[in-house]
Amino acid sequence: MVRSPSARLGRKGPSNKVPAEESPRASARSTGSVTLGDVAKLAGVSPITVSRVLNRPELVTADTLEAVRRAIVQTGYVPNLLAGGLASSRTKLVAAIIPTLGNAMFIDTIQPLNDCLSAAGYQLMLGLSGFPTTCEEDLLKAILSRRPDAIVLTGVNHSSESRQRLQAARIPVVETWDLTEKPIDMLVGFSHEKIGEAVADYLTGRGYRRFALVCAEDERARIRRRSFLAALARQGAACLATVDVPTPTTVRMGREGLARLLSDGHRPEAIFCSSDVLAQGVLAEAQSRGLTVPADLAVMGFADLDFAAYTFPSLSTVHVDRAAMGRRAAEILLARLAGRAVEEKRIDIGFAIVERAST
Amino acid sequence: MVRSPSARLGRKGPSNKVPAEESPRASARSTGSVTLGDVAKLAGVSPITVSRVLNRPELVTADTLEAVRRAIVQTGYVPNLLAGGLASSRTKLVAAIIPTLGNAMFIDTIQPLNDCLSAAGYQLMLGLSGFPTTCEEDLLKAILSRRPDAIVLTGVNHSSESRQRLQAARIPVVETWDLTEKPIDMLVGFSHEKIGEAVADYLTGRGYRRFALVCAEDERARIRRRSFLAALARQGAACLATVDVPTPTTVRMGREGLARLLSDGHRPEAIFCSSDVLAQGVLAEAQSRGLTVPADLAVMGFADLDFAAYTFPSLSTVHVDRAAMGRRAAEILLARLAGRAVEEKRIDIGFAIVERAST
DNA sequence: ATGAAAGCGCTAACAG
DNA sequence: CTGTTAGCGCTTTCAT
Repeated sequence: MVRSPSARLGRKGPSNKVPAEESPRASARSTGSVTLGDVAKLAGVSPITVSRVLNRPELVTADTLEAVRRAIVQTGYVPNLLAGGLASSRTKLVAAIIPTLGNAMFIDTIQPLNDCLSAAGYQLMLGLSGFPTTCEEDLLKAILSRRPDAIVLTGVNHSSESRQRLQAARIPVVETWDLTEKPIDMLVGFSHEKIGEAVADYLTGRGYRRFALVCAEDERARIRRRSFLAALARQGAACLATVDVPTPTTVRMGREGLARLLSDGHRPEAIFCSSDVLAQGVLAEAQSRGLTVPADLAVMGFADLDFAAYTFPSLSTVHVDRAAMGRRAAEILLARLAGRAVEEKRIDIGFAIVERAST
Repeated sequence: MVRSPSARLGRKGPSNKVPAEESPRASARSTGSVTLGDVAKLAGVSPITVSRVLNRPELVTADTLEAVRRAIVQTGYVPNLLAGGLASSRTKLVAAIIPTLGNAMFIDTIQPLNDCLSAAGYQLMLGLSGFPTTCEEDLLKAILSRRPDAIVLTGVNHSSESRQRLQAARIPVVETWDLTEKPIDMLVGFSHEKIGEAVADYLTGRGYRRFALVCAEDERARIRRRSFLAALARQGAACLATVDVPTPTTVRMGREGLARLLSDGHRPEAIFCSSDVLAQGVLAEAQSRGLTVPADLAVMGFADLDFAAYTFPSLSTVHVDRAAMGRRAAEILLARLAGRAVEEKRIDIGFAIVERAST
């Protein structure tokens, strides 16, 4: 191969846009797309130098850098991260598993997670566990087969098989949206148990005595309910009834929930809903029936979703800083991936009861 | 390598759970995880046979199948799709680009898309284009570097550079959420222009003459607005004012939008909002001011989001079957990927104006 | 600062 | 039906 300065620096040839069709086709299996080697040839350097330009430019002379970059643009080269990942065992991929996209709660965590990761050069790959077609087990297998550099999970209850797979993968793991004594690795969450208790204390403290629940069939919602009921019992207050609704929850389910409670003859003073979405439905139904909130009926939601605060101002709710959860998860993950020591790898982001009923 | 029947079929050895640490470490670069080769050794077959068991089991004897599967379980083998994809040029990955996760509209399309694809053995990789950190250009590069087998786009306006990259990738492309005369490849969408027109006709037909808009700074929302205004002009009706709001839109912005219109002294009879989220805010604000909808003020939304129908029953909206869009996109994509001929590769899913104001 | 050689883990293509 | 051979495109390691 000629290495005259002109070729090396790629200074001329207004028309050598694409590497000339190499004589007898290099390989019968080639995919047709531009490779490192093609760029290298055009720039008059070896493939490894092109690799360095892309990954460790500080190790390369300014001249070479320039020439290679020009060749990259000329050829329209797009690196093949499959090959790169295979060779280096680093994919720049982080996977996150959430139950569904249908619930704004999880998305509020995923957005900042994605933001932080992509700012650091990582790509987020989402897996949805709430589908009948793919059980969590298979989903994890599918994800691990792409060899992500790290993985973010929703919740802390995983099958022992899943835990084994995760351990075997030897990558950083962050569990979110809950707390546990025995995390797989890192953890950013809050206590659902304490929330149930706090809500019970809050409502009984305001004088309410007759309660009802509208609760999603969700693991964590169930924890909140259990501790809520336990605390109520301690206070001598009564839970008249519970309406269970499937996930993902909708506003409609909330409406129907209140309708059912009332038609069943219950007259609760306050209703604790397992999410703001359900609470929204309860409020809509209350309004359509001419009930005043919170005078006739107090409503407590969960999550503090943005839309809820601006639709019915009479909704009190449990605020959880979901965005912070995503950010902090990204932080500790990135620290670990960068080889930095992670000071605090078990984070409780807490919660707060937000009073809006007085508005 | 010994190939006694017992070894070959892997029938014994209760304790040979993990391939015995091979004498001098096979390679200094091994990543430590179980490979096809490890499974092959345990099962007493060649690596390619294990590959067949995984990908074309119909080509393998029942006995061999059995033995290999046992070995796979024993070793906890997880295939490396980086290697597989590199070797076969098929990654079983489909990428989709949407503006944001913050808008339920797009998610309603993505959910069924993901569902269909994963049922067919493909994994969906999401890219968010609405971020300041990654412009659409870079996002596309990042995505293509993972060599997806196909790609789904939101919208039909892409930079010429993007179009070139997509063309160069030589993979199936589906554009969604809009129509165009010159799609890159396949297309599933609906006409925003016709929607604006239809809404204008609908509202003027009901006798409204004084209008206002609350419109997101979104390309497609702008198209709807333009044709809406044009149609109004033809009818001799007046648009008093437009409130522009940034994306992603929130209920709050809708509230503030109506507040602004009123405080500016406008008294529209009907407001056309660029999404149900904004409409929700307008309705909430109207209610808090004691305005009756639609008697005092008619409100038209867009998208027909599920929560909107059950919160304020007085919202009329433009229904778009977003789920069908996702499903059909998956259909034509999968057909193409399976090598089947795609009969209808340009699909208009239409829309419908939903009257709910009378409830 | 740059290059040559070797191989990451898998599958295509061809034998047998 | 199963195995052998030869890469896929990149990065690591070690020379120079």
